This record gives sequence, structure tokens and C-alpha cells, in this order.
Amino acid sequence: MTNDLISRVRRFNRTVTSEVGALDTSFLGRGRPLGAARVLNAIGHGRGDVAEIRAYLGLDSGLMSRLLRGLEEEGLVETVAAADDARRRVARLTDAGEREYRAYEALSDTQAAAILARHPDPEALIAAMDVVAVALGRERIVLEEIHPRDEVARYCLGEYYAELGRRFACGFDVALSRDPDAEEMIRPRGVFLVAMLDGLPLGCVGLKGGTGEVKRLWVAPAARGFGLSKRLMTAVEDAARGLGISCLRLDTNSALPEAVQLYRRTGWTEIPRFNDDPYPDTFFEKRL
Amino acid sequence: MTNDLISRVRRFNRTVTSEVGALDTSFLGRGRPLGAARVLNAIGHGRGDVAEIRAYLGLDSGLMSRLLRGLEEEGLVETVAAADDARRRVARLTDAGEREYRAYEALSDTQAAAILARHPDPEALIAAMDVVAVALGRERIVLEEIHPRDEVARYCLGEYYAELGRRFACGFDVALSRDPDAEEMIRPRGVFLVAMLDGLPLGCVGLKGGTGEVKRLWVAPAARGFGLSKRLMTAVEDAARGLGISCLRLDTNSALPEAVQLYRRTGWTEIPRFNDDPYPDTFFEKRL
DNA sequence: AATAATATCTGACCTAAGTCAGAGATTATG
DNA sequence: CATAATCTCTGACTTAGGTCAGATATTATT
Repeated sequence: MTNDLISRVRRFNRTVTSEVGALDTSFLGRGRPLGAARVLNAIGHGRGDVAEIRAYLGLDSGLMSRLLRGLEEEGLVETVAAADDARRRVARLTDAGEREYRAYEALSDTQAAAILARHPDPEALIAAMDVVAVALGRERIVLEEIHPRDEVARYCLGEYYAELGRRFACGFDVALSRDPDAEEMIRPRGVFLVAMLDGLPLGCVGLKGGTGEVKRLWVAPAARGFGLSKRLMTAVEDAARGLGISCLRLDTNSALPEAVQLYRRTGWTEIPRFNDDPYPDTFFEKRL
Repeated sequence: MTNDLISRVRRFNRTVTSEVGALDTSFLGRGRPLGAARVLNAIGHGRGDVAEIRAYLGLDSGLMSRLLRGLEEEGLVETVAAADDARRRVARLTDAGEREYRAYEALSDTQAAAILARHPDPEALIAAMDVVAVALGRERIVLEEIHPRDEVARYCLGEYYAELGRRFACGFDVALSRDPDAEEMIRPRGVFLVAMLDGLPLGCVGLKGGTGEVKRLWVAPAARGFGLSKRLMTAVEDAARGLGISCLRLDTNSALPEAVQLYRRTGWTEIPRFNDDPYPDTFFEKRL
């Protein structure tokens, strides 16, 4: 068969790699080799430390050095010794470098916008891209602790609320729910964790200090089935132990059967209702 | 915003390009530079003509020549002058080259199978890949005339029947429909056209000679909204003119409103029922 | 038959990317 | 304080990929 699943994956690979020059806009059309453009972009993204850039881009020290000299000669970059350790060097953009970096950014934006604008269903395209990105990059998904009012956190919570709205027969209104104060999910009282892939938020979970409650467990549709919710729960339980919490509680809803099943499978036991929030109908606790 | 649609497309590009070494298995792990591996694979895929390979891979004639010499020295390839034109050379694999080519194929298959095997929902992944491939490669979609019993044609027809089964309240059984004999859709009587992207079938349409009927218009879900059905219809009408047909007919169903709308918009006029097929309820004709 | 066009090949040359050994400056460690 | 470790830099070298100007053989055109 020339159209079985394996052939189709291989064809996808071919299609995408043949477009890869177009995708990797980091050097497109500005007369600079890829290596130099990548270094410039890394510096622009806030990676100043030379060793850090080297590790990120996987470059040899000699090559890195030469690329930096080249950018210096172009007047785009300045390097100075690090304040705390004069062996290490820190690079930063000059004004001209800043302009050049912004030009690359604009180019990338334009090209991404063009792909979207020419597509009949941009939302569906993005959703498909997320599915593919997760499939290819699943090994690079990392958990990070962030502030629950951070932009990424707000995005995750927005998606979480939207999902509840779709799942609950009567919809979901945050205002009616016992929305935990964001301050409760910051150290030293609690934590807020997100799962990220190359900057794409794929899931979150919050630990509300004081009452010791787990809240806001969400995993993006594209990332379901990869065990991410379990990973988030394990991480939040570890964080709770670190905070000296010995017993965790959570409320959920039978309209979210995957979640309920996960809790049952991972050592949580059902307990009687412990709050008067209108949405949950199922309650769990776990001794750590 | 760091999570608007544009940022997400850019992040996808980054994720995919960082995996691109893994995607482009054409040279992975067999100790041969990419250029040589690509030429070897092109020959293995049946592209013997040197000029054709050169055009396909976008190579300079000098570079191509050197790559071929290298493969010859490895004993993988033989070149001979073309029978009809001694200026042109034709390359073909030796036994050793055939083995090496098959090793690359096995490598690609293994890697594609690995991506699928590790995914919780392979069908959804493939569907997402198709959506992305079409968005990136839409410019390369080409129409081809093939035999209606060809494997690609059968795939398209299978998808077409499955789609009708989903659309019609009572399902769809090919045996009950007036399935046009495949022989009716071959020149000189008729034609069968498919829309292809890098070997991925995205749509089809058939012209049944004799009665001058358009049949089996289908476009893959991932390729809808790109005007492909119009392109297929235009091509099939052109082919009909070429065959000396002056009036085309077709039957369709009101459960397929996009199709009905397309016909209305492109010069077709509704006519009374002209057959006793149980499925269609709407009939059109167009004078060419 | 002479000329133009075509396809491939060869040699000379170039850039990008990367490797490696060691030099030089600085910091950490016993 | 001497020594080891760390970080960057420089010079020498390699490979891959690609361009360009002819040379050569063959075919098409007038």
C-alpha cells in the first residue's frame, strides 16, 4: 500500500522538510548565514551569556567565537566580561543589532501571518500544528513553576474554563466558582505549575496553600494521552511535600471522567463534600 | 500576546525545524552526505534520467555530476547513455545500490512507525499532518490523470464512499448505486483525475464517457476550502471538451450542500431526474 | 553540411559549518 | 600559593554544498 499510515507520515516528513527553508525564517532574506542569524536571534531573545547560547545552539566554542566576532564587526553585538566571573563573556545587542533583530522578528511574523491568512480555517490549522508539534517534541515537554497571574498561566486557565464550559451541561462561570486567589498559589503558600513545549503551554495545575487543595488541573487537547496529567499531579504532590503539607484535597466533577479515573488510579480516595462550590460533585483526598 | 495565533505558528515552525534532522531520514545513520543520499533515493524511486533528478532536487549540473561519480565509485550506481538521445545519461542502481536504497527505506519506515506507535491517537495525528502538509504545500497540488483502478484512485473512491456513508442518513452501499464501470472512465471514452500533493491523494473526479456524466467528485477533508473541487471540475470539463462532449450531466444529493452550491455557482443548471439510482435527489447539466 | 542548441563533465574556486589543539586569562580547590 | 579547572579565543584543517566557465559529445535546425 502506498497510502497506509506509515507512507503518509513519511510523505508528511518530505513535505515539511521541503518547506523547511521557508519555515526557518531566522535567516531568510537578510543576507546573513544561518549560524550568525541564529546567534543574533538568541541574543535578542535575552540569552546573553555566551556559554548559554553555545549550549542552546549546540555550537563548538571556536565556531561560536568566530560568529560573535563577525556580528561585532557588523556592529550588531557587543561583548563584555561577566560581572561575577571575568572568564565568561556576555553579549548584548547594539542599537543596530536591536533593529536587525526586530527585522527578523517582523519577517517571522509576516511569514506566519501569511500561512494563516491564506488558510480557510486558521483555528483548525493551529490545532493540527499543535498535535504535530506535540507528537514530534514530546520528549522536550518540561514542567515549570510560574506565577498564576503570568500570561501563560492566564492562557491555561482561560482554556481550562472554556473546557469546563463545554463539558458541563449548564456551562461554567468562573465568578460562581470558588476561584482561589492567585496569591494562594505562590510560594511559600502554594505553587502553580505549567507544562511547556518550546514555549507552547500544554497543561497546568495549581496548589492552593492553607487548605492544601489541588486546583485547575488542565491538559491541552493536543497533549492528551501522553501521561501529562499524571506528571503534573506527581509534580504538584512533590511540591506539597516540600511545603510540609501532609494531606491534599481536591474537588472535581463526574462530567470529567478521565480526571476522576486518574485520581482513583493514583492513590486518591473519595471523601464527602467539603465545600459548597456549585460545580463539583466528587471530592478526593490523598495523604502524602 | 505570546500565545496568539502568529506566535503559535512560529513556535510550530521552530519545533518542526529542530526535529528536521530526525524527519529527514534520507541520510540518517548511513555515513553518507545528504546530497548523495538524496540522489540515491531519487534513483531508487525510479527517477533514472539525470536531468530529471537534477530538476527534482534543484542541483547544479556540476554538483550532480560529482555526486553521481561518488555513487559510482561506491559501486551503488551505474550510468549509461539514454537509448534515444546519447547526450542524456540514465542512472540505475546496482545490486549493492538496491540494497543500500532499501536500507534507507527501512530506516524511514521504522522512524515513521515509531512516531505513530508512540502516539495515543495515530489516526488523529495523521489527519493533523495532512492539514499541515496541505497548508504548507498547497502551491504544489497538481492534477493528474490516472487509471480508475489504480491504487490511488481506489483510495480516493474508498474515502468518497465512506464520506457518503457518513453524510447520508441511511448510509451508502456502492452495490446499490449505479457504479460506473471503471472502463467508462478511461480514454478515449472518459477520464479519471486526481489531485495530488507530494504523492498524497487529495481529491478526485471522474468523467464517464458515452452518457457524458461527471461522477465521484471528492476532496479530502484536509484540503477543503482551497478551491480544489472547482479546479477538479474545471479540469474535467476541459477534458470533456477535448473528447468532443458538448453537454455534461451529473447527479448529486442535497445532503452534500457544498457540492450543490458549487454546481450552481459554476454554470450548471438543475434538470429533472435522469436515472433511477436510489441515492441522488438533485440533477444538473451544463452545456460546454 | 554548417551552425545552434542541449546534456554532461571537469577543473577552479568559493562559502558555510564544524573540528581540534593549544594559548591566554581567570577562578576554584587543596 | 600552587595547581587544576574553566571559559574564550586563535589558527590550522576538513567536509559539504554550491557556482561558474569552458570542454566534449550529441542532436536539432537551417
